[in-house]
Amino acid sequence: MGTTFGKGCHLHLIDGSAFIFRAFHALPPLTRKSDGLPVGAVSGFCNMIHKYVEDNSGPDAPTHVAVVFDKGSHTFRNDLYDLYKANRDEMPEDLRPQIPLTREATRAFNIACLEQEGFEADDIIATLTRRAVEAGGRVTIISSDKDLMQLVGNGVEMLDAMKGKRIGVEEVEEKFGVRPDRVVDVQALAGDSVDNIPGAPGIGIKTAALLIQEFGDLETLLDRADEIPQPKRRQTLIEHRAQIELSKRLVTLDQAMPLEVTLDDLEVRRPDPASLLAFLNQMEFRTLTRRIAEALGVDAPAAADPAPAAAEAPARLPFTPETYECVRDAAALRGWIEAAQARGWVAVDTETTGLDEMRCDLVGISLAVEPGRACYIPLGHKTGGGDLFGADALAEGQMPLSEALALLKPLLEDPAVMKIGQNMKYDAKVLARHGITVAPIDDTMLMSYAMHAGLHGHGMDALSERYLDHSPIPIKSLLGTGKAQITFDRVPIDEAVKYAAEDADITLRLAQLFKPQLHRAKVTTVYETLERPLVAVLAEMEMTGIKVDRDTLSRMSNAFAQKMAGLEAEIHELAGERFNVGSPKQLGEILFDKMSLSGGKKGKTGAYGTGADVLEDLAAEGHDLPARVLDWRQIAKLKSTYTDALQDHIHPETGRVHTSYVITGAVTGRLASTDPNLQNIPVRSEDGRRIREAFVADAGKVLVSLDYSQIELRILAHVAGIDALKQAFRDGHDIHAMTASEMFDVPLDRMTPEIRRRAKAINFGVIYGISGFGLARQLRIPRGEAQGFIDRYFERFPGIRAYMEATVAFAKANGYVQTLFGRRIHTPEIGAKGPQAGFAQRAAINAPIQGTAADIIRRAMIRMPAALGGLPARMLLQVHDELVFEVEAGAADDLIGRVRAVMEGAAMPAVKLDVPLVVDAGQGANWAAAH
DNA sequence: CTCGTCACG
DNA sequence: GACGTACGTGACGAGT
Repeated sequence: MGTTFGKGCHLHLIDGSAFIFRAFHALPPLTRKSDGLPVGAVSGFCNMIHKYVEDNSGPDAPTHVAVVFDKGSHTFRNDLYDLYKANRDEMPEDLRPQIPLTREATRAFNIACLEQEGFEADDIIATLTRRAVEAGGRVTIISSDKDLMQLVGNGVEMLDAMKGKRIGVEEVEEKFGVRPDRVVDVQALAGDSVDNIPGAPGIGIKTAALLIQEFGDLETLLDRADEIPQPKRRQTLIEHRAQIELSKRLVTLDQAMPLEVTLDDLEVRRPDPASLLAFLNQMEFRTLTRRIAEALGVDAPAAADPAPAAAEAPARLPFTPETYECVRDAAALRGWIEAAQARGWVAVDTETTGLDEMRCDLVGISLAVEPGRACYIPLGHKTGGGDLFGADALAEGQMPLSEALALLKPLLEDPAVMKIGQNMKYDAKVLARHGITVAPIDDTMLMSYAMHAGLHGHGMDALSERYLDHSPIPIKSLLGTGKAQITFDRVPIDEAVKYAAEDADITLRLAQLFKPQLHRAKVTTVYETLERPLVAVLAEMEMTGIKVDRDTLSRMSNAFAQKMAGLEAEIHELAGERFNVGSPKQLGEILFDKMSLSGGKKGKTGAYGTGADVLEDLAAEGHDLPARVLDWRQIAKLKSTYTDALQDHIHPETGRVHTSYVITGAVTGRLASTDPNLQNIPVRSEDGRRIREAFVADAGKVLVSLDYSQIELRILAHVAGIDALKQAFRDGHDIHAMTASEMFDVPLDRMTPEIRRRAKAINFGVIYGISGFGLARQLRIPRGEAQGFIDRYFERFPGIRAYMEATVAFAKANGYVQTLFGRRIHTPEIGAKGPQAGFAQRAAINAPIQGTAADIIRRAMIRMPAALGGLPARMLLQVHDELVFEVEAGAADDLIGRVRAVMEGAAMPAVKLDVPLVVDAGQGANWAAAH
């Protein structure tokens, strides 16, 4: 370990995706015996990797190796050309669940496993190839893909593993008729029907090669196209110049993409027999397990139990806290790191002094490599006493923090070792502050969310009790509660070991239980594409934060305080006595007992209702006091929740506010924002909206806000199949006016705002699972009239009622509903009797619509880092259908173009909507101006 | 710690 | 025939 890549080194880059597809198509469908999981491609993949290892252990063995995969189907090329690879079929259903298993297989062989969202495997290969050549090494690319041939030469060659044929400069020239460095020119002209590269119509490889030979390169050819003798050819090149140039950009591989991994990380490592055989055994590959055991010179393990028993086995192993190890020096830590590296996975948990990742300090790290085998590394525990200033000394027997992190960094960043956590976003952020980028990751909280949304929460204690039948040590037993509560750095180390190591142990056991269940629950794709990749994206946004101007907030607070004092005096005057205006109880007594106003209704707790709707009715009757209270309440809300509280959230060092998004916060797939909640900053009232002026861009930058227009109604039109709505969206019509026109037989040119307002309320009501009562209250009309509107709506759009009924029936039959992307939301209350029944049905109707919208913006966010590559821009906030960015002023328009393309295309290619998605954009010095 | 209230999509 | 209802969140102050 530890040699630097350079002269004499030989890097092998394996085109992993090509291996998978070849294995999938060449082999008959094969399923795992115990549970029917399709594993044919995994089996073929393992065979090919094994054969590769056998064939390459001789004198010319590589010193460095990596298997490179495609990730996702959207890359920067789709932003250049939306039809790029558009004629590709969706991945076969049987292959999909095998994709993550091939990653695991690669790690089981102890080979680095690389992939990156937004880039193709070919770009990663190109980038590493260039780096290796620049460092003076040789490269062999194990692939026969012609798109990689542009890289050949200069110590780089390709190897067709199936045919055992080497592809050097000569072979490339034979195929393309030009030297490798001009291959992209030929490809740009000839195009490619497989990848849907347009090229120049009527020109194939032969003609293209002739032209490039004659003119030297593509740019010269295009500049001097008028010299081409053949009139047809000449005309084609001149006419299609832009298309040809685009084609060249599409076929040219990115040799300088951002890539965290370094060549040194790819050094060849011997596989750990135990973990490799464990993986093969878990896949139930009998022959291969035996063959590889022989090759490694060890005994094959006993054949695996049927999967369900195997999956439950780790849960049954008892917890033995006394066997957890306390790691106090580098030698011991190295042992744990090697154990993790040999297995290809490790569960990780960090202990800190608080819950705010941006402010707390790291106190220790725990690791688990097997059920029951875990350790805790104390790093920041303090001695009890404390000096006069409360600054305690570090407790004895701890490694220096910097030394431990220096040892752990390569493991935590090793692409071949899976880091397993419970809510990894937290640990990733803590470690990021120490310069460590944790990857790749698995997250038990997100696995549970993908499988169990709507059934129960996803906190570790709940999961442990429910799935491992084990109650973890409560944190309160260590920290105490209330005023006497201490921070984790004050916990004695021997107590901390039991608690912290147990957390890592539980996390590992949960992962081993959940991972194989994802497929059976049919949510592997949801977990892999909508949950897990979001962790890094959100961590980055949260750490970036948004700048908030304290002076603006402070001035507003003062103004609000004055206004409130004035209103309070008026209210006391009107009431004839002093009372706490902020107390609903006291207010209710004043209004309905003392003043005997009408409409006093007591709720289930026996208190009068004094909500805004009640006070508005009273105010409309001409009563001044409730009107003043409404004004007071609005200001009190703005002051306490926003202008006051937000100031406390400004980070002392960054001057910015760092919210925290909860990925599992809403059952539908929406995010939740906490500490502070930046998803409910006022916008509807004029006074409230001014609070957004305090959210500002840094000097020289602007804030850009982009939001989906009517995304939920568009999804409704699609899922319910309402032709009239779909057509209206395609034509860009005013959807509420069009609904009003259909319902009330009013031609569009005679539409009034009032009729449109009613139709708008109905459209929203439909999304929520409409009821006559709800609509009546919203529109303040009699219930019978509201019911009449709803009946008419369903007459005009019978598909909507059919959709609603079908959704409820599906929920009753299956116990869940799902989004267009396969996210499942469980509906355990759907069969309930009584008033809960209505709740559950409306929630079931709403969930697929709200959830599909949530999935779409998640997909957009996950693609954003790649789409933004190179731009001086950062994504700051998500507000359900809106994304907020901060960008150098000069690049705002470029940013809007790119982000809009990603957002509008975010459903593709997994789902092709019948309606267009439309994104509105704004920019300005602050959030109010950008919205 | 629960409730009522109100901010957002 | 009566129930009581629009869907999804988080934070605050009051009052237990």
